[in-house]
Amino acid sequence: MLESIALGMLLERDLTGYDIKKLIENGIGVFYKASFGSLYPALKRLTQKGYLTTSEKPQGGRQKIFYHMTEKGREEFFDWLSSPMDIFEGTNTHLAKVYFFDNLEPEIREQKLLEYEINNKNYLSKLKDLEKKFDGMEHKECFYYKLSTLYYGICITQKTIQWCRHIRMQKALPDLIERER
Amino acid sequence: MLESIALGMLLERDLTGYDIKKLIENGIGVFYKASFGSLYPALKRLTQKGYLTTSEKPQGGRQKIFYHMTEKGREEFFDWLSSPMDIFEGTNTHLAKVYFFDNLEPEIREQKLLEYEINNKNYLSKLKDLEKKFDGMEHKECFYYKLSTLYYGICITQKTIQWCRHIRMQKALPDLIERER
DNA sequence: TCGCCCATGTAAAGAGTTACATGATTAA
DNA sequence: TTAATCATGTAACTCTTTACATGGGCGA
Repeated sequence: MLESIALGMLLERDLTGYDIKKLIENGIGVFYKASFGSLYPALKRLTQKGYLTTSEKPQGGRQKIFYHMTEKGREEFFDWLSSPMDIFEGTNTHLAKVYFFDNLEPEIREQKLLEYEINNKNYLSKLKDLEKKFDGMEHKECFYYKLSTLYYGICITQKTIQWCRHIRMQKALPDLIERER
Repeated sequence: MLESIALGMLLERDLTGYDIKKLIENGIGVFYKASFGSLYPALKRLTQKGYLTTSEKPQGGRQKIFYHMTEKGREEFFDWLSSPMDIFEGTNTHLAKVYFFDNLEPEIREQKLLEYEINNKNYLSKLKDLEKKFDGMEHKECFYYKLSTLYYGICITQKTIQWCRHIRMQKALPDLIERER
């Protein structure tokens, strides 16, 4: 996973490991986190497999290692990108907790849910700030899909907040979902 | 994570590893998957830590190992259940792909998104079947929270399908989200 | 008797986290 | 000068997946 993402970040230009980390945080960071402890070994593996080449460019007394994608790496990346999108991926820790909430005392339950709702609201704020940042930019058609993931995050967070509110008030569950007609 | 879930499943009665696997599939399975390869070692760890005790009850020529939660295990479980619910958990593989879709040829992109939408629709059908199964049951108030996770799954999957359709048609992204007024 | 579900496990490999360890540059 | 950020990495650990290995019970 991280290997594919790292390759993707290197599509357009050569980057250092640190750059890649920043790009992940600022871009895909909405739904994916990477640590240095996983990133640097991943870059090493990719280099060993021949997907990347490195060039050390000392700037001042500081070592900087730029990674460059090979043709083989490019193929690998597009293979991943074109591979099937089945569902089922993310395990949701919080839902797992809620699943057992019937066994929890009402006050704590109430408090946990409110906490979760607030965390989601804060997160939504961050996402909306991001949205605003991109809103004024030109050539948005060049990164429609990149942006679409941000909007996905916003949608889902909004729904999650609605859901929290709904079950905090113990409203009827079937009212939560949309019935077609 | 899996350890906590296994403990949760053992709250009410003693179960075998196999039982726990089934319970996870049928309950929390909406958003969490566990394999035997992770479950059995997890149960072993929990036993070593003193959270579980085991009792072998051979039934016929078949060995069956029932797990029973100790008081210590119960405490551990409720500690987990009461621990903070921050956000950020699930890495979403598919979103990671979509993030790079600007670099993909339109036809493949189109196809992948449609594929994803269809997978989500199939998944939604499964969830709605589950919903129907629970719909007729009595004492629904005893598992309101358990059920709420199913409804969460339905909500989110519906939103995801909407999002797929929206971006497949390349509609304006800001129209996706709800603006308060 | 054949296939499916029940039932328990191990081994190898993969992926990631956290903490540690080091040091340079830059802006307040 | 000091704190933040830039920059790279390792080590130990945890968790999980996939594949393998074994065998009983049961219904058609």
